Amino acid sequence: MTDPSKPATIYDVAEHAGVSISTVSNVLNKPDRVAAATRTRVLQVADELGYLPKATAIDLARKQTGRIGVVAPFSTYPSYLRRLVGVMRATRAQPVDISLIDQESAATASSPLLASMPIRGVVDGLVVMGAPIEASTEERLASRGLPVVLVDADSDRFSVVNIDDHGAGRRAARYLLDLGHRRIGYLSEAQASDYESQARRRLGGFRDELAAHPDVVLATTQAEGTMAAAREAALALLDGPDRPTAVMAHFDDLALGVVHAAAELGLDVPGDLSVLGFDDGPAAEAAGLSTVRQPFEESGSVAAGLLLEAIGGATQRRMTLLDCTLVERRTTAPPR
Amino acid sequence: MTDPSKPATIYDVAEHAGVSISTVSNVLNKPDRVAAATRTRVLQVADELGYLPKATAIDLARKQTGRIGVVAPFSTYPSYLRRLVGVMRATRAQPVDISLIDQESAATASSPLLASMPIRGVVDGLVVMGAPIEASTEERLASRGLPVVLVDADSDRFSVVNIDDHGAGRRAARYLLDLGHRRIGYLSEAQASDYESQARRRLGGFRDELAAHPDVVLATTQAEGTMAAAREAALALLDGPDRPTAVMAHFDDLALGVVHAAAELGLDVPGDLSVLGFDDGPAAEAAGLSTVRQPFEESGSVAAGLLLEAIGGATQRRMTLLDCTLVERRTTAPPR
DNA sequence: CGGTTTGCTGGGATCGGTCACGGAAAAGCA
DNA sequence: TGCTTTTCCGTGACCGATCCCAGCAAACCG
Repeated sequence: MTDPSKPATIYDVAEHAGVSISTVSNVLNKPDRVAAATRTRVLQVADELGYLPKATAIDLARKQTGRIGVVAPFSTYPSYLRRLVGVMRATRAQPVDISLIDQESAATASSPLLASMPIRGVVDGLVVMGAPIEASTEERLASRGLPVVLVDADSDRFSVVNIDDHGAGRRAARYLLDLGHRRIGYLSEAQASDYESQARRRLGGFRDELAAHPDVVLATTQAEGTMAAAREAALALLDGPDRPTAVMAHFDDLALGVVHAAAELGLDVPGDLSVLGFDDGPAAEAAGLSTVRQPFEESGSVAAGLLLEAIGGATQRRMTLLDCTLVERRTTAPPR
Repeated sequence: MTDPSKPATIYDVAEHAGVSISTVSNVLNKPDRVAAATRTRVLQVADELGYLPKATAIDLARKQTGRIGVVAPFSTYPSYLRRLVGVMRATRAQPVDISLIDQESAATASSPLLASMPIRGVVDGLVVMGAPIEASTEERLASRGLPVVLVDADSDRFSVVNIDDHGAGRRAARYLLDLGHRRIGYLSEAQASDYESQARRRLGGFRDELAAHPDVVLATTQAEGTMAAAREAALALLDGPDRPTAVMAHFDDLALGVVHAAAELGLDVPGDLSVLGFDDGPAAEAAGLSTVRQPFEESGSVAAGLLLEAIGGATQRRMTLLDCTLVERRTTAPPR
């Protein structure tokens, strides 16, 4: 009835139910303001007509969008997709849409962010991941009063969620020490400008823990961020009289490169060489790599939670640090 | 000037520029309808005021949302995240937002889909991935005239984008045959109800290709969808006098289980046993697994492209079949 | 039984734009 | 100069809700 295949509006419902549109609106939003009889009648008419409130109209009237934006270099770094899953989980219960904004690279953060925001206006808040956000951008965002939560980045005006890289570094070092290793290598990523501070903190923690053991020898080296480059670098690192008995790499793929290098040199892993990765991505599990697990999903859900609170009016800025856990697989063991 | 920290509206711009709001609107939307002088003046005022058209208002007035929804079991099957990346790529150039709708499982498709749509109304179109969409849902969607593109699913009213599983099965079989294998195993996933037809097609293609070689022996078996279960199943499959010299698994993780089983049995891979996976996920690369690569990202971008066309008015339904390619790594070789 | 309280409902302004139309000014032409 | 065309711009009707506020009737009170 009365279905010219046009979606029903609140007016249609009101008319069919013999009430005014505000009553229909109330039924939907403040049910207790409406008499039970009217309510059921309206409700019934509503679903007879297949009425669905138009989100666009609601948003306009309420001056909000019911949408949060998630900005990250998704297509460049797949790990952000895992964080995104966390965001989805955290918002599942709420009537909140997630709007994606892909960034080519964290390095080019400012311009896409500024450029794309204007295009399709408005969100209620933003989760910005992996972007060393530019001061001017920060300024703009803040001046609009837009709630923003940063993940994997620092800021002194927005809430941030970070991995405890320093602590993770310490933990990894402690683990290797506890196994009995005393000659230890560390392979970091060269030119990871986007994540410089992150890498520095991780290595810093690693160093700090080792510092307690003056007898320990640490050899550090760098490689481009590919497995092949890591292999090369590891080949050099492992070639020599006092080669390390354990190597930690800045992330899983690099560690896998080390594993390959070891195989090439005829070293048994973990017998002759322990290898420890970082991230616990899918590759780590497949390869049986011992590694440090970053709570990717959790960082997403925590950030989303903070953002939701901020949108809800919370003004208290918060800095969250998330712990990493060690995952022991088949590439680490006491030195022989 | 005139900045009570409230975002500027079109009215503010109009007033400051001494024109009417429709002129401002025209400047933005149909610049050639406005005299050059006026245009520049308006434009200048606009950015002095930091004016940004509100997306919500535009959407309401235009009766569209500028948003497409992507429905998939993201948090259950990470491969959908890769497809999502494809969607992002395809829509990057357009002023289109992506709205995420996570589904717990493809199996429970209908209810979340119906349930969540009402909550936050409206999108211009939907990409539904991995959901054997229910007839009634299909009906509802279609009756609203909402453009829908299905990925990894069948339908006789919406456009679909599928992987050519049959062809991929053939190709895999041909590859193993060409290597010289004659006793071949196939490990499929048990109870993959969501993807039954997909799995069937893949195995079907595999069989069809082998059929041309009457001398070939095919042994099929099943396992739950975990690496451990695959290991068990493979143990049984490989235990016996006439064990296969090559095994293909329905996806990478299963194949990895086979690799483990082989190691356990003291079989050399690929010397004694070739193992072929499917998907080419991150695990495959890490483990050096030969596999069949599914064009995940491409399926996403193709689907997004079709959807955009449909939203643009194209009514022609289209069925796309995407090819897989073989990735040769270190787990396949001629039989010894 | 008049006056107050309480509970429900409706009126109407508002959100910030889009767009079809129409009218006035400017330009073209005889 | 008078009339027709163009070119530009403004008027005003939506789009589909939310939500404040006022009106009104029934219930309550003494």
